[in-house]
Amino acid sequence: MTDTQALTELQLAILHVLWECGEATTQEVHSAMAERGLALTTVATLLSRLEKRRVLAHRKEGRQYVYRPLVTEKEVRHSKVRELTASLFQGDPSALVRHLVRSNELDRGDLERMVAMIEEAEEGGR
Amino acid sequence: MTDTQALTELQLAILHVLWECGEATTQEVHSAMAERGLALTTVATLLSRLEKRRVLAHRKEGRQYVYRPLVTEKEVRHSKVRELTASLFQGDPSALVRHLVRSNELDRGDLERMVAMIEEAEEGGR
DNA sequence: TCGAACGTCATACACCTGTAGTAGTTTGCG
DNA sequence: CGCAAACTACTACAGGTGTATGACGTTCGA
Repeated sequence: MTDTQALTELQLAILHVLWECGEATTQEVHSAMAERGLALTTVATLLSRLEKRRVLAHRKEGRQYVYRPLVTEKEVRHSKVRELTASLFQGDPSALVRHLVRSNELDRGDLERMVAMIEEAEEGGR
Repeated sequence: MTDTQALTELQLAILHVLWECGEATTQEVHSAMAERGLALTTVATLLSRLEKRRVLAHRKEGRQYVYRPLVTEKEVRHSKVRELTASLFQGDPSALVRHLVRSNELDRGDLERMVAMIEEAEEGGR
């Protein structure tokens, strides 16, 4: 089971690097996450664990490993959003939107763009 | 640190029972989650761990414990949504909405209700 | 009043995560 | 050719989760 939704924040941070770069060596991932202050070996451990879980794969280039993601950001977004919707919004995505709209975290511009998106979806949705 | 967002699916399931009932005994929680087939003692363990983390509290009623939640569903929703937004949508809640709108998980009625909500928010938001 | 039933607590254990040190391998440079 | 540097693999450990057993205390019925 790939169980995409069981990815932690840290694991996602690694995936983000890979999604951005397409692929990256351990060192590259490490320095891309420099702000976290993890040891290089820690990053290496995390990468190999993710590979074991089939979230990543690597090829060897010279003496180093080049990792690439096996899951897309879109897939992870879907399963994470679905998980959240299921666990806290009775499985109703529109309840999540309602939460957002009422949370005061969206400014006027956001709201207007959303209306535009929705209208577009209504058209496009045929 | 209460760290509300670190609640797992199972822990949330327990909280749901408590949110619905207001408060509940170990047995009540257990039978409300009967579909999971957990042993009663397992539920008891989970409850006491959550209490240790200050997510729940209990009082004694006769020989049994009556648990009640110390966090509201609203609080948990907020922190979980915020966490998701931060980790997969660059911290931009409207990107999450965009995802939802484009995910084909909302039907026409949902979309229309959303527009209504948004317009209301625009007014109410002053 | 005494034991059975009920209920909680302590304990246990396997597995995952976050974190990292160390050992072992490869390789390029002098 | 040999060594230091660069890398990865192995190992470790504490803390959390999921799961459950067994010990211990309480209480109700006979």
